[in-house]
Amino acid sequence: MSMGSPGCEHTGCTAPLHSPLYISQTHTDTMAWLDEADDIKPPRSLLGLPELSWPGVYLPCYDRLALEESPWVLRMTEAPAPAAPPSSTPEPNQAKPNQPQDPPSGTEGQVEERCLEQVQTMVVGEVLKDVDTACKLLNIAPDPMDWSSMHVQKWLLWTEHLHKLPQVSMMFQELSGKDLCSMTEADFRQRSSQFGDMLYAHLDIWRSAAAMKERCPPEDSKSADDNSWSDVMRNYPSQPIHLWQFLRDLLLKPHNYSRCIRWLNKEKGIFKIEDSALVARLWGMRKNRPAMNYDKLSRSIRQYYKKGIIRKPDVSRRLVYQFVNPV
DNA sequence: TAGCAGGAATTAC
DNA sequence: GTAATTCCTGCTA
Repeated sequence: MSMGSPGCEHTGCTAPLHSPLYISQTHTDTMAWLDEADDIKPPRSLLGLPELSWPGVYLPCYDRLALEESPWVLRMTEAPAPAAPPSSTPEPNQAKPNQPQDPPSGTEGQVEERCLEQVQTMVVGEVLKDVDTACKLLNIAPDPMDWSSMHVQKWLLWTEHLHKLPQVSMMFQELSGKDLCSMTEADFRQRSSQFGDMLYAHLDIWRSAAAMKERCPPEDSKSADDNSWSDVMRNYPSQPIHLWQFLRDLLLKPHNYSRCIRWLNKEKGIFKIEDSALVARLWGMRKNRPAMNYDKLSRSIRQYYKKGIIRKPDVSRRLVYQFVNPV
């Protein structure tokens, strides 16, 4: 990753590559994500774009955040550049939709701008939701300034896991959230020359999200996948959490956690643990049980058999369980 | 070998 | 008291 990159040559935006929110033209992985993300994806037709050529919208979901060598970057927290220069003789009601080679008319430009704004809003919402989920799962405050050194370690371990980083948390021991926030990017790079900038960027995301939450609290943070059975999850981070709730929370965030746990049949509540070690480690992090493993976690799941919360499906398969009362 | 099932004791809240 | 953890034996794919 080249941290000294000037930013977007197309838009002239000079935002650094690690800006919390940015658009990438080439992020094919995100394209796949967008194809899957039916719950937040605006219709491509609404954006006036052909199928599969939506300008790459980078959503910083925590297992998708990857920094690129030379992405087309646009800082989303800043006003996007106009899609096209305004027409010298604007005729908003006389658009010619059958001439695709023409530059967009004023109306089309406004529509595109509105669409971009919608995408921005959507992206920011996703960031807030992802941060919120991580807070729940880690039992930490959303604002890094409030973190103790243990919270910092949790966050670092979490980030290591989600981005498959080597152990970087060792480099940041004994640091509180305030310490972390007072560090410059250079300080981060000094502690981890290879991943310091990436961690700094992640911290920046969290700080931005905390600031955004402070500015516009939180009635719109109700996500589309919220529902009655997740109400009990809303009182984080101070509330204890049951294992079944934790699993369900992971399942309700397939964009982030599908590589470790996913629904096989959501209607029937059947799910599969794809990465037992990772799920166990996440659970251990959440409960401050560093010795947690899948053997112990699965024993806890089996305790649910008697309680009628989780059971094995009728056709029993390894690592597959079923909520007795699905959504 | 990893996962599954369940007993029993212990721990944390 | 409850939920979860820890440790265990034995079984299965």
